[in-house]
Amino acid sequence: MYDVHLSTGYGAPVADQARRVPLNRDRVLAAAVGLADAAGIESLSMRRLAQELGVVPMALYKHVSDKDALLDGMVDAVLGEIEPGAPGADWRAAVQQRVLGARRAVLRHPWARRAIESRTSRTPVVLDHMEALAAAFRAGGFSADLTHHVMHTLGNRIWGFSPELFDAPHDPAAPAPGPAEQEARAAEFGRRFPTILEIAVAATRGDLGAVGGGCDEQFEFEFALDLLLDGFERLRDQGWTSAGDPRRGGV
Amino acid sequence: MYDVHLSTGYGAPVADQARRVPLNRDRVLAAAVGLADAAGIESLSMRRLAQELGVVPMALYKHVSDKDALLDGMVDAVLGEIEPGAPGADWRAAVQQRVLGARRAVLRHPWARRAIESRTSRTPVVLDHMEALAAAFRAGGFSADLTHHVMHTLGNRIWGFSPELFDAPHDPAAPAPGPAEQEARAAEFGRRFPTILEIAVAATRGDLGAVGGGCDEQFEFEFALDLLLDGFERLRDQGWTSAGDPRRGGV
DNA sequence: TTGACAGGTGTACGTCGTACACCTACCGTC
DNA sequence: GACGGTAGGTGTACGACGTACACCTGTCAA
Repeated sequence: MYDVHLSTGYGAPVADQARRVPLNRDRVLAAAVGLADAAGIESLSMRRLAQELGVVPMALYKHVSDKDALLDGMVDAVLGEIEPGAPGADWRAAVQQRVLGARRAVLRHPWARRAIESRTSRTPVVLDHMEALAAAFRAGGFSADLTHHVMHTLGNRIWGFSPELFDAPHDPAAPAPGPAEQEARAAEFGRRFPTILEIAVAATRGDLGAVGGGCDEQFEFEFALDLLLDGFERLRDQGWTSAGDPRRGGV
Repeated sequence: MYDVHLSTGYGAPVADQARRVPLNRDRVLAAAVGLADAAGIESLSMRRLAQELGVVPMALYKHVSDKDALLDGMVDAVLGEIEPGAPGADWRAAVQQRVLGARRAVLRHPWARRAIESRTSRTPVVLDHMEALAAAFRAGGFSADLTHHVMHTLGNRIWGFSPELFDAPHDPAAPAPGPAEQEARAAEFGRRFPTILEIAVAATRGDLGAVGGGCDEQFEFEFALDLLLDGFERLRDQGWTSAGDPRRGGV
Protein backbone atom coordinates (compact mmCIF):
# COMPACT_ATOMS: atom_id res chain seq x y z
CA MET A 1 0.00 0.00 0.00
CA TYR A 2 2.54 2.55 1.09
CA ASP A 3 5.14 3.71 -1.32
CA VAL A 4 8.83 3.55 -0.53
CA HIS A 5 9.30 7.30 -0.53
CA LEU A 6 8.74 8.03 3.12
CA SER A 7 11.91 10.00 3.73
CA THR A 8 11.80 13.23 5.65
CA GLY A 9 14.14 16.06 4.89
CA TYR A 10 14.87 17.86 1.67
CA GLY A 11 15.53 16.18 -1.62
CA ALA A 12 15.19 12.56 -2.58
CA PRO A 13 17.20 10.22 -0.39
CA VAL A 14 20.35 8.95 -2.04
CA ALA A 15 19.18 5.35 -1.99
CA ASP A 16 16.17 6.19 -4.16
CA GLN A 17 17.93 8.61 -6.38
CA ALA A 18 18.95 6.03 -8.96
CA ARG A 19 15.55 4.44 -9.37
CA ARG A 20 13.35 7.55 -9.15
CA VAL A 21 11.83 8.42 -12.50
CA PRO A 22 11.07 12.12 -12.64
CA LEU A 23 7.42 13.08 -12.80
CA ASN A 24 6.00 14.78 -15.83
CA ARG A 25 2.68 16.17 -16.87
CA ASP A 26 1.57 13.01 -18.62
CA ARG A 27 2.36 10.79 -15.67
CA VAL A 28 0.48 13.15 -13.39
CA LEU A 29 -2.55 13.14 -15.68
CA ALA A 30 -2.47 9.38 -16.10
CA ALA A 31 -2.33 8.90 -12.35
CA ALA A 32 -5.18 11.34 -11.87
CA VAL A 33 -7.31 9.52 -14.42
CA GLY A 34 -6.51 6.21 -12.80
CA LEU A 35 -7.34 7.53 -9.36
CA ALA A 36 -10.63 9.01 -10.52
CA ASP A 37 -11.49 5.76 -12.28
CA ALA A 38 -10.78 3.74 -9.18
CA ALA A 39 -11.91 5.93 -6.32
CA GLY A 40 -14.32 8.38 -7.91
CA ILE A 41 -13.80 11.97 -8.92
CA GLU A 42 -14.92 13.26 -5.52
CA SER A 43 -11.95 11.65 -3.82
CA LEU A 44 -9.45 13.07 -6.26
CA SER A 45 -7.54 15.68 -4.31
CA MET A 46 -4.12 17.10 -4.93
CA ARG A 47 -2.95 15.55 -1.68
CA ARG A 48 -4.34 12.13 -2.45
CA LEU A 49 -2.96 12.20 -5.97
CA ALA A 50 0.46 13.21 -4.69
CA GLN A 51 0.40 10.37 -2.20
CA GLU A 52 -0.49 7.95 -4.98
CA LEU A 53 2.58 9.16 -6.88
CA GLY A 54 4.84 8.92 -3.84
CA VAL A 55 5.42 12.61 -3.84
CA VAL A 56 4.63 15.67 -1.76
CA PRO A 57 1.48 17.60 -2.83
CA MET A 58 3.34 20.70 -3.93
CA ALA A 59 5.42 18.66 -6.36
CA LEU A 60 2.36 18.40 -8.60
CA TYR A 61 2.33 22.13 -9.12
CA LYS A 62 5.54 21.84 -11.07
CA HIS A 63 3.60 19.99 -13.77
CA VAL A 64 0.10 21.34 -13.53
CA SER A 65 -0.72 24.94 -12.74
CA ASP A 66 -3.65 24.21 -10.45
CA LYS A 67 -6.46 21.77 -9.87
CA ASP A 68 -8.62 23.26 -12.59
CA ALA A 69 -5.84 22.68 -15.09
CA LEU A 70 -5.56 19.14 -13.81
CA LEU A 71 -9.24 18.54 -14.53
CA ASP A 72 -8.87 20.08 -17.98
CA GLY A 73 -5.94 17.82 -18.67
CA MET A 74 -7.86 14.78 -17.54
CA VAL A 75 -10.77 15.60 -19.81
CA ASP A 76 -8.31 16.12 -22.64
CA ALA A 77 -6.78 12.74 -21.94
CA VAL A 78 -10.17 11.06 -22.17
CA LEU A 79 -11.17 12.90 -25.32
CA GLY A 80 -7.82 12.03 -26.80
CA GLU A 81 -8.97 8.42 -26.81
CA ILE A 82 -11.67 9.14 -29.39
CA GLU A 83 -11.05 7.20 -32.57
CA PRO A 84 -11.09 9.42 -35.68
CA GLY A 85 -13.46 7.22 -37.69
CA ALA A 86 -13.11 5.81 -41.20
CA PRO A 87 -12.18 8.38 -43.86
CA GLY A 88 -14.52 7.43 -46.69
CA ALA A 89 -17.79 7.61 -44.80
CA ASP A 90 -20.65 9.88 -45.82
CA TRP A 91 -21.57 12.72 -43.49
CA ARG A 92 -24.11 10.79 -41.49
CA ALA A 93 -21.85 7.84 -40.84
CA ALA A 94 -18.96 10.16 -40.10
CA VAL A 95 -20.95 12.02 -37.46
CA GLN A 96 -22.24 8.81 -35.96
CA GLN A 97 -18.79 7.29 -35.80
CA ARG A 98 -17.28 10.33 -34.18
CA VAL A 99 -20.05 10.76 -31.66
CA LEU A 100 -20.37 7.11 -30.76
CA GLY A 101 -16.59 6.99 -30.49
CA ALA A 102 -16.71 9.84 -28.03
CA ARG A 103 -19.39 7.93 -26.16
CA ARG A 104 -17.18 4.88 -25.85
CA ALA A 105 -14.34 6.99 -24.53
CA VAL A 106 -16.54 8.77 -22.01
CA LEU A 107 -18.21 5.57 -20.81
CA ARG A 108 -14.80 4.14 -20.00
CA HIS A 109 -14.50 6.75 -17.26
CA PRO A 110 -17.55 7.17 -15.05
CA TRP A 111 -16.45 10.61 -13.90
CA ALA A 112 -15.85 12.00 -17.39
CA ARG A 113 -19.42 12.98 -18.09
CA ARG A 114 -19.65 15.19 -15.04
CA ALA A 115 -16.18 16.58 -15.59
CA ILE A 116 -16.91 17.57 -19.18
CA GLU A 117 -20.11 19.30 -18.10
CA SER A 118 -18.27 21.34 -15.54
CA ARG A 119 -15.40 22.38 -17.82
CA THR A 120 -15.77 25.30 -20.17
CA SER A 121 -12.30 25.64 -21.64
CA ARG A 122 -11.91 24.90 -25.31
CA THR A 123 -8.61 23.09 -25.47
CA PRO A 124 -7.12 22.00 -28.81
CA VAL A 125 -8.38 18.47 -28.20
CA VAL A 126 -11.91 19.77 -27.70
CA LEU A 127 -11.66 21.94 -30.78
CA ASP A 128 -10.31 19.03 -32.83
CA HIS A 129 -13.41 17.03 -32.11
CA MET A 130 -15.71 19.92 -32.92
CA GLU A 131 -13.78 20.69 -36.07
CA ALA A 132 -14.08 17.09 -37.25
CA LEU A 133 -17.81 17.07 -36.67
CA ALA A 134 -18.38 20.42 -38.29
CA ALA A 135 -16.27 19.40 -41.27
CA ALA A 136 -18.37 16.27 -41.68
CA PHE A 137 -21.51 18.36 -41.91
CA ARG A 138 -19.93 20.77 -44.37
CA ALA A 139 -18.74 17.89 -46.54
CA GLY A 140 -22.29 16.56 -46.48
CA GLY A 141 -23.63 19.69 -48.10
CA PHE A 142 -24.63 21.61 -44.98
CA SER A 143 -24.14 25.35 -45.14
CA ALA A 144 -21.86 26.93 -42.54
CA ASP A 145 -24.95 28.60 -41.15
CA LEU A 146 -26.90 25.38 -40.74
CA THR A 147 -23.85 23.54 -39.46
CA HIS A 148 -23.56 26.05 -36.66
CA HIS A 149 -27.11 25.62 -35.44
CA VAL A 150 -26.99 21.91 -35.89
CA MET A 151 -23.94 21.65 -33.66
CA HIS A 152 -25.74 23.66 -31.02
CA THR A 153 -28.69 21.33 -31.29
CA LEU A 154 -26.54 18.29 -30.74
CA GLY A 155 -25.20 20.03 -27.66
CA ASN A 156 -23.45 17.79 -25.18
CA ARG A 157 -24.42 14.84 -27.29
CA ILE A 158 -21.34 15.54 -29.36
CA TRP A 159 -19.49 14.17 -26.33
CA GLY A 160 -21.53 11.02 -26.41
CA PHE A 161 -23.85 11.53 -23.52
CA SER A 162 -27.22 12.97 -22.79
CA PRO A 163 -28.25 14.12 -19.32
CA GLU A 164 -29.61 11.55 -16.93
CA LEU A 165 -33.23 12.53 -16.72
CA PHE A 166 -34.86 9.65 -14.98
CA ASP A 167 -32.48 7.36 -13.22
CA ALA A 168 -31.58 8.95 -9.94
CA PRO A 169 -28.49 7.08 -8.73
CA HIS A 170 -30.17 5.90 -5.56
CA ASP A 171 -28.24 6.18 -2.36
CA PRO A 172 -26.92 2.75 -1.36
CA ALA A 173 -26.53 3.98 2.23
CA ALA A 174 -30.24 4.70 2.58
CA PRO A 175 -32.12 2.14 4.67
CA ALA A 176 -34.26 -0.14 2.54
CA PRO A 177 -37.95 0.49 3.24
CA GLY A 178 -40.22 -2.41 4.16
CA PRO A 179 -42.51 -3.84 1.50
CA ALA A 180 -45.56 -2.19 3.05
CA GLU A 181 -44.01 1.24 3.02
CA GLN A 182 -42.73 0.60 -0.47
CA GLU A 183 -46.25 -0.09 -1.69
CA ALA A 184 -47.62 2.96 0.08
CA ARG A 185 -45.00 5.11 -1.56
CA ALA A 186 -45.76 3.71 -4.98
CA ALA A 187 -49.45 4.41 -4.49
CA GLU A 188 -48.81 7.97 -3.42
CA PHE A 189 -46.45 8.39 -6.34
CA GLY A 190 -49.03 7.11 -8.78
CA ARG A 191 -51.57 9.53 -7.43
CA ARG A 192 -49.34 12.57 -7.83
CA PHE A 193 -47.43 11.57 -10.92
CA PRO A 194 -49.64 9.19 -12.88
CA THR A 195 -48.04 9.87 -16.25
CA ILE A 196 -44.52 9.34 -15.03
CA LEU A 197 -45.64 6.10 -13.46
CA GLU A 198 -47.31 5.05 -16.69
CA ILE A 199 -44.14 5.80 -18.60
CA ALA A 200 -42.05 3.86 -16.15
CA VAL A 201 -44.36 0.88 -16.46
CA ALA A 202 -44.13 1.03 -20.23
CA ALA A 203 -40.36 1.41 -20.15
CA THR A 204 -39.83 -1.58 -17.91
CA ARG A 205 -42.52 -3.63 -19.63
CA GLY A 206 -44.39 -4.00 -16.38
CA ASP A 207 -41.46 -5.02 -14.21
CA LEU A 208 -41.41 -1.93 -12.01
CA GLY A 209 -38.70 -3.38 -9.81
CA ALA A 210 -36.34 -2.70 -12.66
CA VAL A 211 -36.94 1.05 -12.54
CA GLY A 212 -34.03 1.51 -10.20
CA GLY A 213 -31.87 -0.11 -12.83
CA GLY A 214 -32.43 2.91 -15.01
CA CYS A 215 -33.27 3.25 -18.65
CA ASP A 216 -31.39 1.81 -21.58
CA GLU A 217 -29.14 4.80 -22.02
CA GLN A 218 -27.55 3.48 -25.17
CA PHE A 219 -30.92 3.13 -26.84
CA GLU A 220 -32.04 6.56 -25.70
CA PHE A 221 -28.84 8.07 -27.00
CA GLU A 222 -29.07 6.50 -30.42
CA PHE A 223 -32.78 7.24 -30.63
CA ALA A 224 -32.15 10.91 -30.03
CA LEU A 225 -29.14 11.01 -32.32
CA ASP A 226 -31.04 9.52 -35.23
CA LEU A 227 -33.99 11.80 -34.62
CA LEU A 228 -31.69 14.77 -34.72
CA LEU A 229 -29.79 13.63 -37.80
CA ASP A 230 -33.08 13.05 -39.61
CA GLY A 231 -34.17 16.55 -38.74
CA PHE A 232 -30.86 18.01 -39.84
CA GLU A 233 -31.06 16.21 -43.15
CA ARG A 234 -34.55 17.50 -43.78
CA LEU A 235 -33.50 21.08 -43.15
CA ARG A 236 -30.51 20.73 -45.42
CA ASP A 237 -32.68 19.34 -48.22
CA GLN A 238 -35.11 22.20 -47.76
CA GLY A 239 -32.28 24.68 -48.20
CA TRP A 240 -32.85 26.12 -44.75
CA THR A 241 -31.11 29.36 -43.83
CA SER A 242 -31.31 31.29 -40.59
CA ALA A 243 -32.23 34.41 -42.55
CA GLY A 244 -35.29 32.62 -43.83
CA ASP A 245 -36.27 31.28 -40.43
CA PRO A 246 -39.49 32.73 -39.02
CA ARG A 247 -37.84 33.07 -35.59
CA ARG A 248 -35.30 35.43 -37.11
CA GLY A 249 -38.07 37.40 -38.76
CA GLY A 250 -36.61 36.66 -42.17
CA VAL A 251 -38.13 36.31 -45.68
CA MET B 1 -22.76 45.94 6.61
CA TYR B 2 -22.53 44.24 9.94
CA ASP B 3 -25.65 42.97 11.57
CA VAL B 4 -26.59 43.85 15.13
CA HIS B 5 -26.20 40.31 16.38
CA LEU B 6 -22.62 40.44 17.52
CA SER B 7 -23.16 39.19 21.06
CA THR B 8 -20.90 36.57 22.49
CA GLY B 9 -22.18 34.01 24.92
CA TYR B 10 -25.05 31.64 24.65
CA GLY B 11 -28.54 32.50 23.48
CA ALA B 12 -29.82 35.66 21.91
CA PRO B 13 -29.13 38.78 23.95
CA VAL B 14 -32.19 40.04 25.78
CA ALA B 15 -32.22 43.32 23.89
CA ASP B 16 -32.66 41.54 20.55
CA GLN B 17 -35.03 38.93 21.78
CA ALA B 18 -38.18 40.88 21.03
CA ARG B 19 -37.28 41.82 17.45
CA ARG B 20 -35.60 38.59 16.35
CA VAL B 21 -37.69 36.69 13.85
CA PRO B 22 -36.84 33.00 14.03
CA LEU B 23 -35.21 31.50 10.96
CA ASN B 24 -36.98 28.89 8.93
CA ARG B 25 -36.21 26.80 5.91
CA ASP B 26 -37.80 29.19 3.47
CA ARG B 27 -35.91 32.18 4.77
CA VAL B 28 -32.67 30.23 4.59
CA LEU B 29 -33.37 29.19 1.01
CA ALA B 30 -34.41 32.68 -0.02
CA ALA B 31 -31.23 34.13 1.45
CA ALA B 32 -29.15 31.48 -0.28
CA VAL B 33 -30.78 32.22 -3.63
CA GLY B 34 -30.23 35.92 -3.10
CA LEU B 35 -26.62 35.42 -2.16
CA ALA B 36 -25.97 33.19 -5.15
CA ASP B 37 -27.67 35.70 -7.43
CA ALA B 38 -25.59 38.55 -6.08
CA ALA B 39 -22.20 37.01 -5.42
CA GLY B 40 -22.15 33.89 -7.57
CA ILE B 41 -22.66 30.30 -6.59
CA GLU B 42 -18.96 29.78 -5.93
CA SER B 43 -19.02 32.21 -3.02
CA LEU B 44 -22.02 30.62 -1.42
CA SER B 45 -20.70 28.93 1.69
CA MET B 46 -22.53 27.94 4.83
CA ARG B 47 -20.46 30.44 6.75
CA ARG B 48 -21.09 33.31 4.38
CA LEU B 49 -24.79 32.53 4.24
CA ALA B 50 -25.00 32.43 8.02
CA GLN B 51 -23.26 35.77 8.25
CA GLU B 52 -25.73 37.22 5.77
CA LEU B 53 -28.53 36.05 8.04
CA GLY B 54 -26.89 37.41 11.18
CA VAL B 55 -26.51 33.96 12.60
CA VAL B 56 -23.82 31.47 13.48
CA PRO B 57 -23.03 28.89 10.75
CA MET B 58 -24.30 25.92 12.69
CA ALA B 59 -27.70 27.53 13.10
CA LEU B 60 -28.39 26.74 9.44
CA TYR B 61 -28.19 23.04 10.12
CA LYS B 62 -31.39 23.29 12.14
CA HIS B 63 -33.23 24.07 8.90
CA VAL B 64 -31.24 22.31 6.23
CA SER B 65 -29.59 18.96 6.70
CA ASP B 66 -26.39 19.80 4.84
CA LYS B 67 -25.07 21.84 1.95
CA ASP B 68 -26.30 19.39 -0.64
CA ALA B 69 -29.80 19.73 0.69
CA LEU B 70 -29.39 23.49 0.56
CA LEU B 71 -28.53 23.30 -3.12
CA ASP B 72 -31.47 21.00 -3.76
CA GLY B 73 -33.74 23.43 -2.00
CA MET B 74 -32.41 26.33 -4.02
CA VAL B 75 -33.02 24.51 -7.28
CA ASP B 76 -36.51 23.68 -6.08
CA ALA B 77 -37.11 27.32 -5.28
CA VAL B 78 -36.12 28.34 -8.80
CA LEU B 79 -38.17 25.62 -10.45
CA GLY B 80 -41.10 26.60 -8.27
CA GLU B 81 -41.18 29.86 -10.20
CA ILE B 82 -42.16 28.10 -13.42
CA GLU B 83 -45.57 29.26 -14.60
CA PRO B 84 -47.95 26.34 -15.29
CA GLY B 85 -49.04 27.55 -18.74
CA ALA B 86 -52.52 28.08 -20.15
CA PRO B 87 -54.85 25.08 -19.71
CA GLY B 88 -56.53 24.91 -23.13
CA ALA B 89 -53.38 24.70 -25.26
CA ASP B 90 -52.69 21.80 -27.62
CA TRP B 91 -49.77 19.54 -26.81
CA ARG B 92 -47.20 21.48 -28.75
CA ALA B 93 -48.08 24.83 -27.25
CA ALA B 94 -48.29 23.27 -23.80
CA VAL B 95 -44.79 21.84 -24.08
CA GLN B 96 -43.41 25.06 -25.45
CA GLN B 97 -45.02 27.13 -22.71
CA ARG B 98 -43.77 24.87 -19.97
CA VAL B 99 -40.25 24.63 -21.33
CA LEU B 100 -39.91 28.30 -22.19
CA GLY B 101 -41.34 29.09 -18.77
CA ALA B 102 -38.65 26.98 -17.18
CA ARG B 103 -36.14 28.84 -19.30
CA ARG B 104 -37.32 32.19 -17.99
CA ALA B 105 -37.04 30.95 -14.43
CA VAL B 106 -33.57 29.55 -14.95
CA LEU B 107 -32.31 32.63 -16.75
CA ARG B 108 -33.31 34.77 -13.77
CA HIS B 109 -30.59 33.00 -11.78
CA PRO B 110 -27.25 32.68 -13.53
CA TRP B 111 -26.14 29.87 -11.23
CA ALA B 112 -29.26 27.76 -11.73
CA ARG B 113 -28.15 26.09 -14.93
CA ARG B 114 -24.99 24.70 -13.38
CA ALA B 115 -26.77 23.79 -10.16
CA ILE B 116 -29.47 21.84 -11.97
CA GLU B 117 -26.85 19.96 -13.95
CA SER B 118 -25.03 18.93 -10.81
CA ARG B 119 -28.13 17.81 -8.90
CA THR B 120 -29.59 14.36 -9.41
CA SER B 121 -32.33 14.20 -6.81
CA ARG B 122 -35.88 14.05 -8.05
CA THR B 123 -37.78 16.26 -5.67
CA PRO B 124 -41.55 16.71 -5.94
CA VAL B 125 -41.03 20.02 -7.71
CA VAL B 126 -38.85 18.35 -10.30
CA LEU B 127 -41.34 15.56 -10.74
CA ASP B 128 -44.21 18.01 -11.06
CA HIS B 129 -42.54 19.61 -14.04
CA MET B 130 -41.78 16.28 -15.66
CA GLU B 131 -45.29 15.07 -14.99
CA ALA B 132 -46.79 18.14 -16.62
CA LEU B 133 -44.65 17.72 -19.71
CA ALA B 134 -45.29 14.01 -20.00
CA ALA B 135 -49.01 14.59 -19.56
CA ALA B 136 -48.98 17.13 -22.37
CA PHE B 137 -47.47 14.57 -24.71
CA ARG B 138 -49.94 11.91 -23.66
CA ALA B 139 -52.85 14.29 -24.18
CA GLY B 140 -51.46 15.00 -27.63
CA GLY B 141 -51.81 11.40 -28.66
CA PHE B 142 -48.30 10.20 -27.86
CA SER B 143 -48.05 6.65 -26.54
CA ALA B 144 -46.50 6.18 -23.11
CA ASP B 145 -43.66 4.43 -24.90
CA LEU B 146 -42.95 7.31 -27.26
CA THR B 147 -43.45 9.88 -24.52
CA HIS B 148 -40.69 8.23 -22.54
CA HIS B 149 -38.13 8.38 -25.31
CA VAL B 150 -39.18 11.84 -26.32
CA MET B 151 -38.58 13.14 -22.81
CA HIS B 152 -35.14 11.58 -22.86
CA THR B 153 -34.46 13.27 -26.15
CA LEU B 154 -35.40 16.66 -24.80
CA GLY B 155 -32.97 15.99 -21.98
CA ASN B 156 -31.90 19.03 -20.02
CA ARG B 157 -33.83 21.15 -22.46
CA ILE B 158 -36.88 20.46 -20.36
CA TRP B 159 -35.23 22.85 -17.89
CA GLY B 160 -34.92 25.50 -20.51
CA PHE B 161 -31.28 25.36 -21.33
CA SER B 162 -28.91 23.63 -23.66
CA PRO B 163 -25.21 23.24 -22.92
CA GLU B 164 -22.92 26.07 -23.84
CA LEU B 165 -21.00 24.61 -26.72
CA PHE B 166 -19.19 27.52 -28.20
CA ASP B 167 -19.05 30.54 -25.98
CA ALA B 168 -16.28 30.01 -23.50
CA PRO B 169 -16.82 32.60 -20.80
CA HIS B 170 -13.47 34.23 -21.36
CA ASP B 171 -11.44 35.13 -18.33
CA PRO B 172 -11.71 38.85 -17.65
CA ALA B 173 -8.50 38.69 -15.57
CA ALA B 174 -6.48 37.50 -18.54
CA PRO B 175 -4.22 40.16 -20.04
CA ALA B 176 -5.55 41.44 -23.35
CA PRO B 177 -3.20 40.39 -26.17
CA GLY B 178 -1.89 43.05 -28.52
CA PRO B 179 -3.46 43.34 -31.98
CA ALA B 180 -0.49 41.69 -33.65
CA GLU B 181 -0.63 38.67 -31.40
CA GLN B 182 -4.38 38.55 -31.79
CA GLU B 183 -4.03 38.34 -35.55
CA ALA B 184 -1.36 35.67 -35.30
CA ARG B 185 -3.61 33.63 -33.07
CA ALA B 186 -6.54 33.97 -35.43
CA ALA B 187 -4.39 32.84 -38.33
CA GLU B 188 -3.14 29.81 -36.45
CA PHE B 189 -6.69 29.04 -35.38
CA GLY B 190 -7.94 29.25 -38.95
CA ARG B 191 -5.24 26.86 -40.08
CA ARG B 192 -6.08 24.21 -37.51
CA PHE B 193 -9.82 24.71 -37.25
CA PRO B 194 -10.98 26.12 -40.58
CA THR B 195 -14.54 24.89 -40.30
CA ILE B 196 -15.07 26.27 -36.83
CA LEU B 197 -13.72 29.58 -38.03
CA GLU B 198 -16.02 29.50 -41.03
CA ILE B 199 -18.98 28.82 -38.79
CA ALA B 200 -18.02 31.62 -36.45
CA VAL B 201 -17.76 33.99 -39.39
CA ALA B 202 -21.18 32.94 -40.63
CA ALA B 203 -22.70 33.22 -37.16
CA THR B 204 -21.42 36.71 -36.56
CA ARG B 205 -22.10 37.79 -40.14
CA GLY B 206 -18.45 38.63 -40.59
CA ASP B 207 -17.98 40.62 -37.40
CA LEU B 208 -15.55 38.26 -35.74
CA GLY B 209 -15.02 40.64 -32.86
CA ALA B 210 -18.48 39.65 -31.71
CA VAL B 211 -17.50 36.01 -31.24
CA GLY B 212 -16.64 36.67 -27.62
CA GLY B 213 -20.18 37.89 -27.18
CA GLY B 214 -21.38 34.37 -27.74
CA CYS B 215 -24.17 32.96 -29.84
CA ASP B 216 -27.80 33.91 -29.67
CA GLU B 217 -28.72 31.29 -27.11
CA GLN B 218 -32.41 32.04 -27.26
CA PHE B 219 -32.47 31.41 -30.99
CA GLU B 220 -30.42 28.24 -30.67
CA PHE B 221 -32.72 26.99 -27.96
CA GLU B 222 -35.92 27.57 -29.90
CA PHE B 223 -34.34 26.23 -33.08
CA ALA B 224 -33.50 22.98 -31.37
CA LEU B 225 -36.82 22.78 -29.56
CA ASP B 226 -38.80 23.15 -32.78
CA LEU B 227 -36.60 20.67 -34.58
CA LEU B 228 -37.23 18.17 -31.82
CA LEU B 229 -40.97 18.79 -31.62
CA ASP B 230 -41.23 18.37 -35.40
CA GLY B 231 -39.41 15.08 -35.14
CA PHE B 232 -41.60 13.93 -32.26
CA GLU B 233 -44.75 14.78 -34.19
CA ARG B 234 -43.57 12.84 -37.19
CA LEU B 235 -42.88 9.75 -35.12
CA ARG B 236 -46.27 9.97 -33.46
CA ASP B 237 -48.02 10.24 -36.82
CA GLN B 238 -46.07 7.23 -38.06
CA GLY B 239 -47.32 5.21 -35.14
CA TRP B 240 -43.76 4.62 -33.91
CA THR B 241 -43.21 2.03 -31.19
CA SER B 242 -39.96 1.00 -29.61
CA ALA B 243 -40.77 -2.63 -30.38
CA GLY B 244 -40.84 -1.74 -34.06
CA ASP B 245 -37.63 0.25 -33.94
CA PRO B 246 -34.75 -1.29 -35.87
CA ARG B 247 -32.39 -0.47 -32.98
CA ARG B 248 -34.46 -2.71 -30.73
CA GLY B 249 -34.34 -5.49 -33.31
CA GLY B 250 -38.11 -5.39 -33.64
CA VAL B 251 -40.41 -6.33 -36.58
C1' DT C 1 34.42 25.72 -11.43
C1' DT C 2 30.31 27.76 -11.52
C1' DG C 3 25.80 28.88 -11.70
C1' DA C 4 21.22 28.39 -13.65
C1' DC C 5 17.47 25.54 -13.58
C1' DA C 6 14.28 21.63 -13.25
C1' DG C 7 12.18 19.12 -9.93
C1' DG C 8 11.64 17.86 -5.67
C1' DT C 9 10.52 19.26 -0.21
C1' DG C 10 8.33 21.42 4.34
C1' DT C 11 5.72 24.68 6.46
C1' DA C 12 1.98 27.52 6.93
C1' DC C 13 -2.36 29.96 5.95
C1' DG C 14 -7.04 30.61 5.10
C1' DT C 15 -11.30 28.34 3.96
C1' DC C 16 -14.45 24.93 3.98
C1' DG C 17 -18.31 21.56 5.91
C1' DT C 18 -19.96 19.90 9.97
C1' DA C 19 -19.93 16.79 14.60
C1' DC C 20 -20.77 17.65 19.21
C1' DA C 21 -21.98 19.64 23.42
C1' DC C 22 -24.17 23.23 25.11
C1' DC C 23 -27.66 26.87 26.43
C1' DT C 24 -32.33 29.08 26.60
C1' DA C 25 -37.00 30.63 25.64
C1' DC C 26 -41.28 28.75 25.10
C1' DC C 27 -44.97 25.44 25.43
C1' DG C 28 -48.27 22.06 27.12
C1' DT C 29 -49.15 19.03 31.11
C1' DC C 30 -49.55 17.88 35.74
C1' DG D 1 -46.69 27.31 39.65
C1' DA D 2 -43.28 23.63 38.85
C1' DC D 3 -41.57 20.82 35.19
C1' DG D 4 -39.89 18.57 31.24
C1' DG D 5 -39.55 18.49 26.25
C1' DT D 6 -38.48 20.68 22.21
C1' DA D 7 -37.26 24.22 18.73
C1' DG D 8 -33.80 27.16 17.70
C1' DG D 9 -30.00 29.36 18.70
C1' DT D 10 -24.42 29.26 20.24
C1' DG D 11 -19.10 28.05 20.60
C1' DT D 12 -15.52 25.09 19.90
C1' DA D 13 -13.03 21.96 17.43
C1' DC D 14 -11.53 18.74 13.80
C1' DG D 15 -10.02 17.18 9.60
C1' DA D 16 -10.05 17.97 5.11
C1' DC D 17 -8.87 21.00 1.16
C1' DG D 18 -5.99 24.16 -2.39
C1' DT D 19 -1.92 26.49 -2.70
C1' DA D 20 1.71 30.58 -1.65
C1' DC D 21 6.33 30.74 -0.38
C1' DA D 22 10.86 29.65 0.80
C1' DC D 23 13.87 26.20 0.44
C1' DC D 24 17.09 22.36 -1.11
C1' DT D 25 19.70 19.45 -4.60
C1' DG D 26 21.33 16.98 -8.57
C1' DT D 27 22.31 17.84 -13.45
C1' DC D 28 24.29 19.94 -17.14
C1' DA D 29 26.03 23.74 -20.08
C1' DA D 30 29.29 27.43 -20.28
